[in-house]
Order: sequence, then C-alpha cells, then structure tokens
Amino acid sequence: MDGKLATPRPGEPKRTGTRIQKEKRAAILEAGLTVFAEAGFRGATLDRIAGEAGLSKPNLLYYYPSKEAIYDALLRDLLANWLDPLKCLDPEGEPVTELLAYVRRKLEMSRDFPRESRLFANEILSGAPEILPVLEGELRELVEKTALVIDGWVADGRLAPVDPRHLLFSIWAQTQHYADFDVQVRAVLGGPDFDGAARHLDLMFRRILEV
Amino acid sequence: MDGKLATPRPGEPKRTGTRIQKEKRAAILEAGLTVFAEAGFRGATLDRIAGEAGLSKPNLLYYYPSKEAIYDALLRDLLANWLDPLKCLDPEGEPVTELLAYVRRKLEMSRDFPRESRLFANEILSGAPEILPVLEGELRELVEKTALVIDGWVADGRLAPVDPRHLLFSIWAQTQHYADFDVQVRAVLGGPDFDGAARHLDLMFRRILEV
DNA sequence: TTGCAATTTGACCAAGTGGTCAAAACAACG
DNA sequence: CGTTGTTTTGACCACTTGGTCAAATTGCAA
Repeated sequence: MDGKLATPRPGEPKRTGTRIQKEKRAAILEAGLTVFAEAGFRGATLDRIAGEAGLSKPNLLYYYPSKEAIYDALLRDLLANWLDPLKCLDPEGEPVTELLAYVRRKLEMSRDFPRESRLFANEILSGAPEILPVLEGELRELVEKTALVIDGWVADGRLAPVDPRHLLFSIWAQTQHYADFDVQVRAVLGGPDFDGAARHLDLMFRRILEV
Repeated sequence: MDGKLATPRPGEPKRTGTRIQKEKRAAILEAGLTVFAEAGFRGATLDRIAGEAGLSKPNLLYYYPSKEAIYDALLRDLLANWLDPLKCLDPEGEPVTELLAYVRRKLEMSRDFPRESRLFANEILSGAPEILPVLEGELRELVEKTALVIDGWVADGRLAPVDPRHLLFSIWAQTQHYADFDVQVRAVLGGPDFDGAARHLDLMFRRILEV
C-alpha cells in the first residue's frame, strides 16, 4: 500500500485492524498512559513513549498520526470508565449503602488505576484544554441528576442533610488523593495503606451521611 | 563587572541586591509561579516565563542561572508557607475548634493562592523529584507530631475517634481540591463557590469530629 | 560630567522536539 | 517460490528549547 495505515473510519475508535495492529496500538496506549500521567501532555515526549512501548518513533507514528492522537485516545477511554461508577449509583437503593459503595469503588479505582487518575489530574491542572466540553456537558448533567437523587434522599429523611455537589467533590477529592498524591502518602506513612484509607473513608462518610 | 550578577552567598536565598534586582527577581518568581503551576516543570518554557515577566530570556537568565533555579526558589518559598498552618494547630486549644480552623485556613489558602497549590500538585504528580526529601523528613515529622496531639484528644474523649494521618489527608485533599481542580468545580457548578465549600467542609468535619 | 558597575540585548549554539519519507524488511498466501 | 500488502526503519527536516556571550545600554555615585 501507500504506507498509510488502512483504517476504515479514521475518526472512529480504532478497534479494527490486524492482530499486530491491535497489539501495537495497545502497547502504545499503555506506554502513553505511563508517560502522560507522569509528565503531562507538554512534558511527555514521543521518544519516551516509543521507548516505553518498545517501538521506534516513526513506527509509533505509523499507528497514531500524532502525539495528540495518542493523548486524545487515552482521554476518551478514560472518561468512559471515569463517569461509570457514578452512573451505577442506584436511586432505588439504600442511600448510605449506595454512597459508601460509590466511595469504595472510587477508592479501588485509585488503587488499581492510579495512572488514569493522574492523567486526569494533569489534564485538569493544565486547564482541561481537551476535556472542558465534557466537564461542562456530560459530567455536569450527570452531577445534576445525581444531586436530585441525593436531595430526594435527604428530603425523605434517609440521609443527613448535605450539599450534594460538594459531597461529590469531597468523595472525588479524597479517593483520587490516594492515587494523585501517592508519593506524599507513602512519604508520610512510610508505605501505602489502602485498608487504612478504606476504613477511614468508610467511617467518615458513615458519620456524615447517617441520619 | 564581568557580567555575572554579584551575590554574596550564591547558595542562600536571594534577599540581597539592588532595588532593580529585587523587583526583577520578584517579577520572575511571579511569572514562574503562573507558568510552572499550569504546565509543570517540563512543560514550562523559559521564553514563556520571560515573556510573562516582561523580560528577554537572556535577561531572565541574568537573574536566575537556570530554569531549575527558578523552580527551586519557588518550591522553597512554597514549602514554608505550606507547612505553616499545620504548625499553628494549638495542642492546648479546643480540639474541634482547632481542626475546623485549620480546615478553614487551608481552604482560604486554596482560594488565595491557587497557583501555589497547583505548583505543589504538579510536583507531586510527577513523582516529587525535587521535594521528596522534605516530604519524608520535615513533613513526616510534623504529621507524626500532630498525630500524637490528635490521638491525645481522642483518648481524652474530646474528639470522636479517627485515624489522625488519614484525617490530615482528608483535609488536604478536600481543601486543595478547590484550587487544583478549580476548572472542574467551575464546570460542574457553573462558577466558583467558596462560601458553599466552606459551609460544606465545616458541616462535614463537625459531624466527623464532634464526640 | 565622567567613569564604572549593573543591566539588557541580539546573535548564536547544541540538543531535543514532533513529524515526514522513501526504502527496506517482513508476513501471508496463492 | 513470487507477489502483494503490512510493518519497520534510518535519514532527515523545521522548529523549539535551555543556555552562552560579547557588546551595547543604562543607572548612579563622585
């Protein structure tokens, strides 16, 4: 062929291609995640990503046409998983249980996917140039919807009164802190302490939320 | 002279020099804070810092010998102010009042010095290459000391039982969140909401801490 | 005013950057 | 085997980056 990778629909997520294409693209995203999470978009270099992925730079650019394409692909994948736990919150469930489960799930994500958390944090810290629309659109709507649910619970007397939006901020801040500030946590504690964090957050939010 | 800026003690903080030296150095730090906070160390460029400070690049390098020198100076200034509020926590005071005042103060710092908060966040996110020793040394000791105080309060029955270290993480995470994730907060809320945050945190920590 | 130190700058450099391209190497399949 | 399309690479390019330097300009005290 003419040297350009043949993708049926260039704009769409790249789930197509040969076995090699899938493997290499996965390796690139994996490496990109590591590098972007640590250095941010501007701080990351194609050379480092290529090295980390075990490819030469031109070879990397054969699979993704630019640095930004890799970054965008990562952010897109990320956001789907990121918003998911909040969607899982069940308006029919027991309020405190539902919220504690959400906290727990977010904390587990910080433990299991710290790079994703840091990638997100870096994007926000630098002003969210890429994902501001999503924040103002999808995320905002989701928060509003959840806020209504929580307000309902409070009105029914099944939850202690709280500002639902700031409550969500509290949950995000505290759970993501264990991924984003991992270095600091380890420095202060002398090592990671997932169980301690889980117990602490469970206790805290129980006291806050129980009527 | 020979073109090198004359500083009595090159390693020491630069409080010496002519009026112009003080002004320009302050302008550089100011600009550096803005740029480093937004882009991180690797993402920041001397050109942008110089531009923001209204200097040419060589002129900037006349006052600070390298990019890292500016960054280091900023981090050093930052850390002093950063640790200060925790030092102000009075072991003799009323436990809940003391801790709520600490929360409040940290929140005010996020409002008044958001760039400092983001600079710190960026440094930690990229693995704290510059300040890890401080975290493992001074910060850790300070936390240990404070943990003893809090444990004492709990033992005396003047505070509901909490893990003091994770409590500090909770406070840091939630207060700094309003600076570091400012973009997200605005996107979700449609604007900043310091008073709302202050009320929420006050309420939350009251519920957590009161016996 | 004059002289000297402090300050500022334009020109420059080596290294690193994102990205291109033609050609080579490889895989697959008849 | 040969052919055809896929994958990989070395060489290369324009641009940015952190940093240098000698020379020009400015501030200031005697």
